[in-house]
Amino acid sequence: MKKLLDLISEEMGMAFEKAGYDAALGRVSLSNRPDLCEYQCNGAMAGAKRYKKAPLAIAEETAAALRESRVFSQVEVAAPGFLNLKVKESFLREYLADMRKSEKFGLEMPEKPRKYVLDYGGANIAKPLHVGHMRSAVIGESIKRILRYCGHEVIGDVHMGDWGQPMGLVVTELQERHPDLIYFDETYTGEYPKEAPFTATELEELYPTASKKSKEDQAYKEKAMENTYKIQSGVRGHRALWQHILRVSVADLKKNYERLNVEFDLWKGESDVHDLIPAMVEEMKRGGYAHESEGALVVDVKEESDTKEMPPCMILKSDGAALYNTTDLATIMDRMEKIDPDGIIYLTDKRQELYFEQVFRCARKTKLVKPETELIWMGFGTMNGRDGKPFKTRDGGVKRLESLIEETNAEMYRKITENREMPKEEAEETARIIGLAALKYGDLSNQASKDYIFDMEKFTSFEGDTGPYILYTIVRIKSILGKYREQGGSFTDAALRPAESAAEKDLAMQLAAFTAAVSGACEELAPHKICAYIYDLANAFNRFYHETRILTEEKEEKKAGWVALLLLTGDVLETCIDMLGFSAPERM
RNA sequence: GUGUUCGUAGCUCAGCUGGAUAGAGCAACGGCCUUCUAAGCCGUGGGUCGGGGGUUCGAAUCCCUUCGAGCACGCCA
Repeated sequence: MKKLLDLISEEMGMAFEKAGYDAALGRVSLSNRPDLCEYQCNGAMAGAKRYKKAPLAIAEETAAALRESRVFSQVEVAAPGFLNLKVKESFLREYLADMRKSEKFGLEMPEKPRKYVLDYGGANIAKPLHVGHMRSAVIGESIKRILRYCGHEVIGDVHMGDWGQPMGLVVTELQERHPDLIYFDETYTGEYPKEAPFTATELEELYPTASKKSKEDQAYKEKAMENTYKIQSGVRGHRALWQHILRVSVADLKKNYERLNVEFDLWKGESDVHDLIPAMVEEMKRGGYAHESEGALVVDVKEESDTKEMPPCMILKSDGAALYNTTDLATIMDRMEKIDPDGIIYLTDKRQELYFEQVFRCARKTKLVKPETELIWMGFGTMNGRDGKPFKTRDGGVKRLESLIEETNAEMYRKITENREMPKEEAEETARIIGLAALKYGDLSNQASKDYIFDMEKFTSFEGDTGPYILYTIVRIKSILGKYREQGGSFTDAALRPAESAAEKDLAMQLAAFTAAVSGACEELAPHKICAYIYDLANAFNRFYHETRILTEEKEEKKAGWVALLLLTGDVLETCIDMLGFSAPERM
C-alpha cells in the first residue's frame, strides 16, 4: 500500500503533467499553515525558473487540472505560488479502511529484505552495567525492532568485552584475597569446582577495587598483566576462573537486560574470535596490507581525498599483543563467514567515530568484507545529569543501571499510589511498566547522536511529551473499548465513517501518516521519529476524545464507526511503542 | 594545531530533500469535570534561530567567516 503522501503527490504530479509541466513538481508535504490547508505543494515555485513563467500562473493551471479530483476537496492558489490542499473525506476514509485491513497497516515490505548484524550492548563482563550502557541497549533494541518491523532480518549481538585487561584485574584481586584457591595451584590436574568461588555481588566489587589498586601499585599492575596473559594463553586454572567470571556475569547481565526488555540473539564476545587473530594477521601481512611502524603492526587507511588526519589502523601493539581493533576486525571476519550479512551496524558512544572509520576502511582494504557489504556506525551522545555534566552518583561514582531503574520505578510507584487507588501488587507491576516507558521514551525521544539530559522529574511526568503520557492515552482507549464490550458492543468490521469534526479528521490524517513515519524512522535508523509521531497521534486522539462522547452516542452505526477509529488508533500506538521497546498496562 | 559535532523561548527539545506568521513540552498566568481515566482539554504571554556576510523569488535549513561550547586525534576500549 502506498503512503498517503505519495498517493496525494501522484495525483498532484498528474495535474502538473496535464498542465504541461514535470510531474516531479507535484511533491506534496504536510501543511505549514494548518489554518489554511491540510497539505501543500510548492512545485509551482520550484518550476518557475525552469519554465520561465510566473509561479502563480503555473499554480493556477495546475489547480485548474484538478477540478474533478477524487482526492482533493480544496485546491487553492496563494501568492507567490503555493497550492493549498485539503483532501476529501471519502478519500481519507478509504485509505484508513485499506490500512485497517492490511498487514502492518499497509506498510510496504522491501523487495529484497536485508540481513543485518546489529552490534550493541557492549557490556564488559568484569564490570556492572552502568547508565552509559543504557543508551546503547535502549537505542539498539529499538532500531532492531524497527528494522524487523520494516521487513529486514536483524541479528542482535551483545558483543561483550570479555577478553581484556579487566579480566586479569579481577583474577588478581581474587588471588590477593584467596591465594589458596585451587585455581592458582599450577600443579593441580584434577577437575575444578562447578561453583564459582564468588557471587555476582562480589564480582561487581572486585573490579573497581582492583582497578584502583593497579593505578597505585606497579607490582599489582604487573601481576594483573601476567594474569591477563595467563587467561589468554590458556593456563588451565586461569581459564577455569575466567569461565566462572563469564558465567556469573552473563547470568547477571541477562537479568538486567531483561528488566530493560532488551534481548540479544547472540551473546558473543571478544574471546570468541581470539583464535582467529593469528591467521587474520598473517593474511594481512601476506596481502601486503600490514606493515611495521614504530614497532607496531599497522594498516594504512589514509585516502587521497582526506582533509583530516587519518592515523593508520593498528593491528598489533609493539609487544605483539592484540587490541580492540584486532578483535573488531576478527569479529567482522567471523560474521562474514558465519552469517554473511548485507550490513553490520555498530552502536557505540559517539567518541569512537574516528576509530570506526579506521576499522571500516581497514576491513574494506583488506577485503574482510565484500564491496557491497554495508558497514554502518551510529554514535550516540552522553547521558548527562541536570547540571549538563556526565551522569554521576552523589559521591561522584558511576551510576549503576540497576539503581537507576529502581529509583525510576519507586518514583513511578509513588505517583501512581498518590493519584489512584490500586492494590499494592498491581501498583508495583504497573510502576515497572510505566517506569520502563518513562526511561526509554525519555531517552529515545532525543536524537540518538546528541547528548541529552536525564531528568527524572521530567521523564516520570505524566504531562507533555513523555512515555507515561503516551501510555495514558493508550489506557484511555483500552478503557473505552472495554466498556463498549461490556455494553455488548462487538468489534466486527464496523465501517469507518467520514469525519464529522476537525479533530476527527486530524486524527484520521495522523493515522494515515503511520507508514511514512515508520519508514522514515527505518531509513534513518531514528527511533525519535517514532516518538515524535506517536506524540502527535496521542495529541490528536486526546483532542478528539475530549470533544466526542463515544459510548453515549445513540446512533449505533456512528458509535461503531468511532470504535473502529479507536481500535485503529490503539493498534497503531501499541505497534509503535513495541518498536520503541516498551508496552502499556491495562490500566493506570 | 588538525578534524568533527553543536549553538533555536527562562529550562528541555522538534523543525523532513530551502517555502507562508519558527513549533512542542516544562515553568508562569487564565478557563473547562453530576456524563467514556482532569495523569486530560482549551487559551494567554514569552524568540534579532550565537554574530556577520553570501547564494536564492524565499534561509533556522545551503556556502563563507567569526565568537562560544563539547568531543576525537597509534600502542585504552
